[in-house]
Amino acid sequence: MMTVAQMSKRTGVSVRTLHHYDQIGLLKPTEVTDAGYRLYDDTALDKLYMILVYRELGLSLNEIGSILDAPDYDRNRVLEHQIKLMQERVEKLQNRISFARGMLTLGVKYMDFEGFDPKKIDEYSQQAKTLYGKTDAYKEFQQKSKNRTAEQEKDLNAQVMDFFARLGKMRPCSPDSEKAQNWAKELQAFFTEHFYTCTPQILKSLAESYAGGGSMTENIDKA
Amino acid sequence: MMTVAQMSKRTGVSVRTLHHYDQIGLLKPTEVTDAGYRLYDDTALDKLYMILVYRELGLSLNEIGSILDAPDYDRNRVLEHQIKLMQERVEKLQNRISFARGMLTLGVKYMDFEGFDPKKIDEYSQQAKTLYGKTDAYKEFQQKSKNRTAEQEKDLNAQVMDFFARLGKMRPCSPDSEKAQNWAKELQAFFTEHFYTCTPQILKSLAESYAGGGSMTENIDKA
DNA sequence: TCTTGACTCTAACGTAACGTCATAGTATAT
DNA sequence: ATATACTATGACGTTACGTTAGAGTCAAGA
Repeated sequence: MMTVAQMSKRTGVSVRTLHHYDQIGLLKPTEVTDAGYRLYDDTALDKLYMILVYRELGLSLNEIGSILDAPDYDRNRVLEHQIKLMQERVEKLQNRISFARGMLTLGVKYMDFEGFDPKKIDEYSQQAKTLYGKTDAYKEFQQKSKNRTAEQEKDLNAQVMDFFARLGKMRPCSPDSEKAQNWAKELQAFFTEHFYTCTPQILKSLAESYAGGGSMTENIDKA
Repeated sequence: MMTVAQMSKRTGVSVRTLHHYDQIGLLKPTEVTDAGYRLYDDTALDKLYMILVYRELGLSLNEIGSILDAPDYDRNRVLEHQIKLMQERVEKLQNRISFARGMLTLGVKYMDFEGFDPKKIDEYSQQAKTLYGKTDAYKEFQQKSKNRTAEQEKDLNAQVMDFFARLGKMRPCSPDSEKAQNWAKELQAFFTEHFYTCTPQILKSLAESYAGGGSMTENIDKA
């Protein structure tokens, strides 16, 4: 027979958690002393391990209770369902990771809504909508993101860095120069291919973030 | 100027959420009528989109508030941090998925703690501990799980099915026959290679789950 | 103008799984 | 007997809203 502290040490769960599991009836102590102390035997310890296993799989305590209470419960079904859920979560997370990388790559200023002309806000809103799955553009973005591996991601990042490097070298050039115009077009094509539909606004923000709102901004914007 | 319902329709968030964001000061309405109605302009709509974007990335409303309040906040750092967090979550989830697949593959009976001899509970507990990351065996399991792709997973499953099929064909054989012994050894080696250290208990449970506690159980257990 | 329906407000409890005190009784070693 | 360590029971805090409940507001038709 073990006390709460001993159970806690063996399993790593807190004493409070044991109290909680007792309260909700998930894991009752084997015995309770006259003083009200909870005592657990090895069977209880074992059950606790089971609880932890299922908890680890993302099941709620309620669900765990159901499983453990009903021996005939279809555990395989539960597991398969849980696997599907976790796979969905993985996909969502991976999409978000790609998205966050996109934000990083595009430069954070692009997110700065204060920088936009009031007249363009609506257009920007359209774009923002794409960010959480309502328009075709986002689906497009998702599709492209999905097919990328970690290595491709690295490559992609390197390419973007390269673009910035080229922009840096172009500084002495005239904004309307052919080089600059080509650069802008190339960049746009690049983003269209790898992220999602590229609007002039993204380009503008991108430029702002790099040039710090310098004189190039307007010209690139025009481009 | 839009009412709460209009904002709700445009963005997909609930009216209650708008109330909430107002309460916690995350997104105050642009204006409030004499009757107390909340009115939002396009700037507010825009800000809401920003909130949703960050929320999508898994940031807490508190963090989002900090980011939006402080224009000089290091957004890149936040994003990078968030990406790391999400990547860790993905890894954890993938480990859990592998683990759940293992549970499925090994057969659920293996999880049935009631089926164990009280004397073996301690040993089983040791094994259970491995399930949530405290012993070397689990690390081993993790390592092996990591290096598997989805296709390899399929293959693995097929192989296990094959094992079961062979077991089915062996039924007429004597339990102590060479064939049966070989089968058991092979199976053990297989699991050791692909899952984690294979204890006789797992084998026993496995056998029980397949043979339904028939006469083969003991012999395979001995093996 | 009155009513009706659609819309809005605030207030407040509920959720999941505990963490974190606060207060008080209990067991053990000295 | 006392100090120290352990335990118990509340009960509020957390996150991001959902969900009633009761009541005031707005626009339109009779």
